[in-house]
Amino acid sequence: MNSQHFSTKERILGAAEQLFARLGFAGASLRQVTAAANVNLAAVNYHFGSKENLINEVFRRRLDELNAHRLQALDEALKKPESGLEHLLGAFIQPALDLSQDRGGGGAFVRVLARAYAEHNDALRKFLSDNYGHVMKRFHAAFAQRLPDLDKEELYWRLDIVAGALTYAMADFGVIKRKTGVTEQQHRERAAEHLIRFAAAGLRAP
Amino acid sequence: MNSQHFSTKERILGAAEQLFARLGFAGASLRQVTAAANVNLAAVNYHFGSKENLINEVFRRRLDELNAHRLQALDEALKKPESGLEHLLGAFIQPALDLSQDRGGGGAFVRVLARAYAEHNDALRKFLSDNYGHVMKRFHAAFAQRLPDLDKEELYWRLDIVAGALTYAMADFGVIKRKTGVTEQQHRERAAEHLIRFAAAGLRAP
DNA sequence: TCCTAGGTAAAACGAGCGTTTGAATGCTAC
DNA sequence: GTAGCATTCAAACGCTCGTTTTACCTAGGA
Repeated sequence: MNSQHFSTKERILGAAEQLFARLGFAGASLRQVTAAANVNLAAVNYHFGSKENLINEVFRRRLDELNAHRLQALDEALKKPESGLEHLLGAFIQPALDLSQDRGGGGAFVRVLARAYAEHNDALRKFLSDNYGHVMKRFHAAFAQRLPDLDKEELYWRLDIVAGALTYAMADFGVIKRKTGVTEQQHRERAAEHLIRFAAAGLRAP
Repeated sequence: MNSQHFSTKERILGAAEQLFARLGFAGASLRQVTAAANVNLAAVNYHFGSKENLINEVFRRRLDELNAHRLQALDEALKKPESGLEHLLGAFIQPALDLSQDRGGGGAFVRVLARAYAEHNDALRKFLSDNYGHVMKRFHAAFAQRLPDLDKEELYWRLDIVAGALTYAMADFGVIKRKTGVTEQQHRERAAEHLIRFAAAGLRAP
């Protein structure tokens, strides 16, 4: 069992991620979370202070690593001067794809992310903006450089559409049923290709 | 006040829509809803039977009309044989745009729709599929006819991406701050143009 | 060995939840 | 007028919520 190998904090974070993905932040109770994590109810408030803080930490645990990978992939893409939109989109999507495939419930996290997108929760938005806004700024600048003919407002619009499409599509990976004989991993990689092709064409639209 | 002109049922539906958009289905309580609607708490269970049923009725009230308009617009688009992807996309988007602009809180409803999209609530999905699945089927067929070179799987993927992008973008209309001197209506119409252009390019991607 | 600090445990707190009840209303038809 | 029905109302139901309290356990340093 998880109980043996992971600390109480880690088990709470893992269980919270799963339940937030399935039931939402308001819909999942701390009693459900602590029962799934096999820890005492009071452990959440002891280790995290409050439910809202737990929610933030669920994001921080994944996003620190995810956004580091994204920036790293962006840097590599920018080194090669011949790299096009597809490479920038890949630098954004591929780390999320890797995360969603890894052991330990990364797949649940992308669904949590989609929920956060749909929620217009101000506290959560501020937390995300404060901690990860700089990543979006860097991608925005990179796209602006590759799409010099697009005026700022148009680029803003299109990137917003792209972000929404990506977030939704990532969260829905499990829903579009894959053909038999296609592994989960092949399915996800194919999804990423489709996403990138679609988004690149949309960004290049006249 | 609303209290004068609308029935108890209508006031409950309106208040529920607003609060579901802001707080989510689990996050908004019947006490908040009935207080905002200026009706007695028990009125919800009297008129709707349960909270879950109220949620369904919030959808039905808007979607009956919205999807009727969409099918009507689709029929008109299909009459003109020279109509392209943009017209089909317009038939899908414009009615939603009109709804989001109307008096009486249609703007809140598109955000409720985005929440429903992010929720993978099985009961809600079944309700939507049962009641409005035929609309999506008709649009799917229309797109398939205009994109004969795309194989079925690829079209499936792309329409899924389009639906996600549209849903999120519609819900986010209020978030992208508009330039000064641009009316709310102009802002939304411009948004629809951007969406259609982006989606059409994405669908046509090689 | 005792002490201490960090962690866990069970139990309870008050508040709010969805739902139900039963009496009080208002309205329509006779 | 009054009977009958639909609606509204205040109150309460049992339950679950996030949080707090208090006691207990168990290393590790003095």
